[in-house]
Amino acid sequence: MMQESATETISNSSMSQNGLSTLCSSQLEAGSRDGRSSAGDTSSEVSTVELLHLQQQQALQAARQLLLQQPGSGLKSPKSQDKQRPLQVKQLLLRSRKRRVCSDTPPQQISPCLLYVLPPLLLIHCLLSMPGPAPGQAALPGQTLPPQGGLSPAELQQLWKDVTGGGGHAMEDNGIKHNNSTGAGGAGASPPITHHALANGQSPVLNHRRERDSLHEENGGTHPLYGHGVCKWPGCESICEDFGQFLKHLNNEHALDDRSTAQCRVQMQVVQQLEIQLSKERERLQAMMAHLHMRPSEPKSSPKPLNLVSSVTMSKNLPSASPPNLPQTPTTPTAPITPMAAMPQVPSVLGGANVPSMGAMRRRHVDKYSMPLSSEIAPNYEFYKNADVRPPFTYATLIRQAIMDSADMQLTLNEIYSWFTRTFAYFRRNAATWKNAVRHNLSLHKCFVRVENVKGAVWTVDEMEYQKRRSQKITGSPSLVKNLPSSLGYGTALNASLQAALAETSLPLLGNPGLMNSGSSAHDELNGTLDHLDTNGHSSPGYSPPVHMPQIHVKEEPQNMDDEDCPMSLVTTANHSPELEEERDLEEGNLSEDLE
DNA sequence: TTCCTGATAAACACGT
DNA sequence: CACGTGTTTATCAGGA
Repeated sequence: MMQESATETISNSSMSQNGLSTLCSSQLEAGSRDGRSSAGDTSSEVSTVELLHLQQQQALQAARQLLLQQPGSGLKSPKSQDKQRPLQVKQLLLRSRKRRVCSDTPPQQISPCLLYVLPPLLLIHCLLSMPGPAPGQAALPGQTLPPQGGLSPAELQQLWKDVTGGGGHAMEDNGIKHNNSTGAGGAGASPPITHHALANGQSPVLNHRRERDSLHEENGGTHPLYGHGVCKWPGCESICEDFGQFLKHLNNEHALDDRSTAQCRVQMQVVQQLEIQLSKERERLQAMMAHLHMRPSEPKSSPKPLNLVSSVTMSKNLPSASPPNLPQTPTTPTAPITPMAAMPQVPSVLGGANVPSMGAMRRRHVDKYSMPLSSEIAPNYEFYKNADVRPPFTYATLIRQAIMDSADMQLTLNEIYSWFTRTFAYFRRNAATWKNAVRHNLSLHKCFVRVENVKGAVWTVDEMEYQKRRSQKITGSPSLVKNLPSSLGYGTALNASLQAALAETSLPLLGNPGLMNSGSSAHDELNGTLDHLDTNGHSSPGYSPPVHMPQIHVKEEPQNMDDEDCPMSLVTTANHSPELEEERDLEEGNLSEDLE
């Protein structure tokens, strides 16, 4: 369900505006005022509120009656395309995990009145738009009506959001009022994400409904909660051989009761958070893009390659090294940060059972987004530490992080193991598997250099190599990389790469609150995605250490070592232009080949 | 469809 | 011999 909702939200994001929004907006405002002056409302306001409240009550009652009359309409969530589900869901899930949904936005100043005022409208709207099980019957859109009548399911949430235009507020209100789970608070800026219902708009609603109905009939039974012969009600998964059976099951097992209501609430929260997250990320992306595009023309207010510097600076997860000028700003400046607490919820809500098995899938995403580690881990440290959830990072990234986290930027294999188990609950099992993977990665990637130490061998990170690798990955198109060198002024180059990175990484990391909050590990984060940029061009004042500057005896890849002789300090980093990287690459390649 | 990348599994070598 | 470490190869899956 959640996925579906999210999917729809996205797909319909383009269409939102509708008359209701205006109406609700005004109401919302009224409500807000009311809320602020809770006790001392003007009589007029009060009366309005009361009236609305009354209307709501009536609407709710009517809706409930309808619902009860039609058991089969237990949870009619908007139709959704199951097909798209997997992919989008994965992405959404991943993102939701990544950036904790910003719940920083306070539960809002929306007055409680609004909660009562809007729901009715939504309900009515929903009723109209819902493709009820039976054309003539009014099915409740999103879900069963909560006993209290105030709670609305994800669907309603969406509608609410859309209608109010401030999505988050309404959502939160609901959550607060009925749920307590204020997990996602970032409602603040909810973009034009709209819900299917909204998309329908007023008149379209009816049409839509008809379409749905007809479609429904044609398909002989389709339901958002039914697919592949299985009931998709969260946590259910009962097998229903046919649609009829499913309907029966739905009516029997997921009727309007406390349990279903509670489940709806949970789902609602999930959807809410995902939507909020999506909204924020979208806004952030726009802001970033706008910012980056302008940068070239902008006076060199901050000549430094934005994030680069900061990221570099932060490296070494020095707690004190809070990003001075995290230019990433564009990425996260205003973005509210979601409380960690919310994070764990997502996985659990989504179904912890799935989490562990998400390995392969997540893997992809992780890579894709190049999630920066530190920033990601830091904020969710406890989560990863205790939850048996596979971290969304590649082994290489994790290994690097482990090494970077060490005092002297070097760890023995065993220490790396320890870091893994210490940091991630997930790695406390299947040791054989992941340890093998760790060793495999250490050997496979050039970025990991084995250094002979007094007491044995330790592994260090060849940051340049790592960045190179990353840049290649992020940049995606070699062309971009090639172009970079041409323009040594990293200004543009960086912009280009940044944009590419952004495009590819889809800013998950950028938006990562970790950067903002946890100055400590943010470094990696940056390193993660933008890191390559950091090292690449740019000055990274403060960049500590080059990870790999073995003062020790390097057994492997001496050539690299030589190159790296100079720590990745400013000099190194400065020189470490893409161009150099390329050269280095070539050299390395040749050398390697030669050696081999 | 092809290519790339990452995860996983497994075999093997070497040192303790 | 057992175990840990390190290297290498093969296979699979997901994404571009």
